[in-house]
Amino acid sequence: MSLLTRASKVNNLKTLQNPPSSNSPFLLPDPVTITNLLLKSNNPESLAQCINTVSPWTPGLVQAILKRLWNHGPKALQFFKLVEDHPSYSHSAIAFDHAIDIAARIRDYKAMWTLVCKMRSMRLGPSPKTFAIMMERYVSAGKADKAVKIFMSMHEYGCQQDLYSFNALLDVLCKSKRAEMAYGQFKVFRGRFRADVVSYNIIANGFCLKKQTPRALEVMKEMIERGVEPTLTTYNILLKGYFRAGQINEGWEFFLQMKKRKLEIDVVTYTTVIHGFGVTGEVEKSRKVFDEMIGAGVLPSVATYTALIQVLCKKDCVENAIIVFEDMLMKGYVPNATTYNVIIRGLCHAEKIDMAIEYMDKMKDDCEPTIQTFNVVIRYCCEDGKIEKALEIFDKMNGGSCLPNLDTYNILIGSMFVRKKSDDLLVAGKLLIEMVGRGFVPRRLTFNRVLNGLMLTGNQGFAQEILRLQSTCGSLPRHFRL
DNA sequence: CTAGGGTTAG
Repeated sequence: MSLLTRASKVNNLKTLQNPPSSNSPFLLPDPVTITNLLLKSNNPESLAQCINTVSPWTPGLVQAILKRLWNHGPKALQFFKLVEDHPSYSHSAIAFDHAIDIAARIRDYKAMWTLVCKMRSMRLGPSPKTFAIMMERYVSAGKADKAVKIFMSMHEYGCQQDLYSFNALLDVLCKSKRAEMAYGQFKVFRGRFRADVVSYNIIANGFCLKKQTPRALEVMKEMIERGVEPTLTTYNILLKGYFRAGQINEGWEFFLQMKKRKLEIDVVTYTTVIHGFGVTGEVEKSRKVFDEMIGAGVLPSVATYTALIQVLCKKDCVENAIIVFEDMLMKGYVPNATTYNVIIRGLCHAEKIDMAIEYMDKMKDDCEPTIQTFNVVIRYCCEDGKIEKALEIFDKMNGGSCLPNLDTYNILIGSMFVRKKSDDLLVAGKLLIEMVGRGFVPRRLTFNRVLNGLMLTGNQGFAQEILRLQSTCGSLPRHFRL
């Protein structure tokens, strides 16, 4: 029985008879179905067969599948390599960028550079965007120097260094809390790349992220001295910086100054203040500012509502948060995944897990549940002792909108020790094997806990298998995040 | 994927 006919029996796939250029039935190009088939294909032959079953392959389809395989790097790269042999398809620059991102994420830098070379030989890049991706990955792997180095060598790959890519470098450094390093680069190259208001804003935000508001203020002074006029974005960055650093009074004063100077306060400004006050417990002030913005004729956004809802969840009660949620629906807003995640987290926190799961179902009408949705619900199920329920939700992720990530595995494996059941440890071992197969590198602690557990429950054979697995990825960095 | 607001636990 062919892969397709077997699969169509199982999954009730839609098939077409007599397609234009083939005499076998082929799949309608639906990314969800194809991704699920790819996930089930455990050897190169069935994978290739699965790819040949689809027609036509388009750049959009390949991108959608790569996105779905985001948390299964090895499979994504395997797919990327096989689909390029398909006669009627040729990779787009965007697909290359995705694949490069994925290779870097699982720290397969050799594969990453191979892709860069291939991309170049096909004259599809690498583009400044490609470099931004690689710089971000190097920085998040703790290799900031390497990121600077590849920025410096961009031109050797036929990619022009310009203000855009320079700002991208600064941003990547700042977002990883390396504001000082970014500022160093900035001082050296600001003349050469003609640093603009965006460059200054990135640096100011970098200091704000490190809660160094005085430094951010200095950057703002410096830009004025050099004839670069701050924008509303600059002020919003500083405002957020004060709240983030816990300088509530300074934040409020800064907000008053902004109004006094007749800056056109926008929805971002208000949202910053609503959130800033709320998280310190000043719920009434939050609500007041919310009313004030409406009075001032500034329309709240979904983010504004989400901020207020989160504040109520954390500092008031989830019931009041739901009232605001309903109010936002009535006004015609469509909540997005962040809004739902905030409500779902609030419900979980109030130990209303069944209701949280109801909201997760309701969410599907407006947007897809995200990895955060699953992780929150799974985490609280586990904490509540509902481990079967957690595993049931976990199972639904394969074939759903997103695959489990490192956090998901850590949460589940961690909860396999609480019941002191031998079977749970077998599940933990199975999860460990699965996560390694998907390109994640478990911490040494995780390995040790599972190994000890298996030994204690008399599963020496399985423990040996896990030990062999550990040795295959022992040389890799121990901490692998996002 | 050149800048600002809303998701992460103890």
